[in-house]
Amino acid sequence: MNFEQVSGYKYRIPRTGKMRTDAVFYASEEILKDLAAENYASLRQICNVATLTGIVEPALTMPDIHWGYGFPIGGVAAFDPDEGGVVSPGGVGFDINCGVRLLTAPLGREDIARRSKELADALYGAVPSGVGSVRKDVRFGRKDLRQIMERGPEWLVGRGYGREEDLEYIESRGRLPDADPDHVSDRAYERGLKQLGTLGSGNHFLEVQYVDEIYDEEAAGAYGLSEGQVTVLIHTGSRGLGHQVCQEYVELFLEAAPEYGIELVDRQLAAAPIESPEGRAYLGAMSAAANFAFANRQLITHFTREAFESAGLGDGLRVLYDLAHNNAKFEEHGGRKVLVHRKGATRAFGPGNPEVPARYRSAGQPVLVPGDMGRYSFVLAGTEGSMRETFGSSAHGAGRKLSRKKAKKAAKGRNIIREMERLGILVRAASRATVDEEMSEAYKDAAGVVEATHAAGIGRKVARLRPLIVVKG
DNA sequence: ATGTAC
Repeated sequence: MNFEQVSGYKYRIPRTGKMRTDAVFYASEEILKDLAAENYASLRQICNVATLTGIVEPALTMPDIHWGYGFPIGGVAAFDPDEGGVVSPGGVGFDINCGVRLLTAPLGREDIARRSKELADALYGAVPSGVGSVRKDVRFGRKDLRQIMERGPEWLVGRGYGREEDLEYIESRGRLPDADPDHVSDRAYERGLKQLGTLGSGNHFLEVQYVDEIYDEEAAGAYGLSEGQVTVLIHTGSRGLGHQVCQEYVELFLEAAPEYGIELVDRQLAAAPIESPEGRAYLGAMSAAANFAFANRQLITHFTREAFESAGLGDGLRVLYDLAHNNAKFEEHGGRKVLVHRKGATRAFGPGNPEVPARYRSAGQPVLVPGDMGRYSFVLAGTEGSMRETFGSSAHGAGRKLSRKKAKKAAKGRNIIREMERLGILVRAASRATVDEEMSEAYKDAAGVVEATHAAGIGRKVARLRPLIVVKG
């Protein structure tokens, strides 16, 4: 792998072979070692992405880069629709609009301590979790689902599931304008109907946390965060609906790509021109699934508020921000409209951007970086650097260190839930196996990703959050 | 991530 160091944490892979642009990646010394240890498999993936038609210089990866389906996780790639630019389901990921929503409570850590078991049980009861989990207390019909896919959380708020002010603090108000439910299959509809308001499995979670350190008082003040304060972090996506959409369009695009003269150096990069019937259909379905995911986090927020109330903790939960980390969106960068794919990468718009809520505008957009369930998560802010260098993007999480299989082996004979409890963290989970796979030591330290992001100037550290209660699939 | 193999 041929690359050169541009600055402390920034590297460039010069264009070679079929690449149409250079690739740029961000890494610390430690991340560089991890990349070498996997024989640069994920860097080769970003070089593959750079071969796709209509890509706008450069193809990028964030500091939490790791191997993914076609595109690497942590990948950012922009395409120009006027230059034959493509859209690729592998550049968005199977869990369309997987993302995180952070809530803040007008409570201190000590307020939770007295009722933590009660709250943990209430939350676990309020938010169905695990593979195939469904909601039985609210029923949505096909017409409702259609509205949800078109309008996102706004529709739910209109039905009493949340507050008008919630919407202002969701990326793009939780409504991607290109959504077209007509391009979502019956099968995807079926899978989505019962899954709105559920968590799912794997790395998805709902955590009650507290703010344990503030790095940037001004930004934290703007976001409404103070030391010791209670927060709730919700990490989930579009469940079976988004998965079904992705699967169907990967298959369609494998057929379509050669018809449009798109050469695929890897089948998992299946793509179609943005301006083609297939490309537009995927954008319609993907945006619909994205709106469903925003709505999913909205409904979970509603039931989280109910759980807090039932545990005698009031109804003061406010949405700090809701941020996608698997999607493709039209944005203006460098004076032209491009389709930015972010796969395991977040939008990170800098100070002054009109897309950032007025209350946060001088600080920059909140960037939420979930860590593992035993350590911590981070709040960052978007910067001028991210706007200049990464199409307004930043890192999205810690990244696995051990495979699921290796994690299970490491957890054998141990009781991870009890170990967590000894650390003062209550765990409620649908499956012991998932908790084993998700234990702290299966993940890289999120602090490493955050340090590299901060040092590279594509995000600014604002606060650190520590878990108190974890609800898992 | 995923009705973890329609």
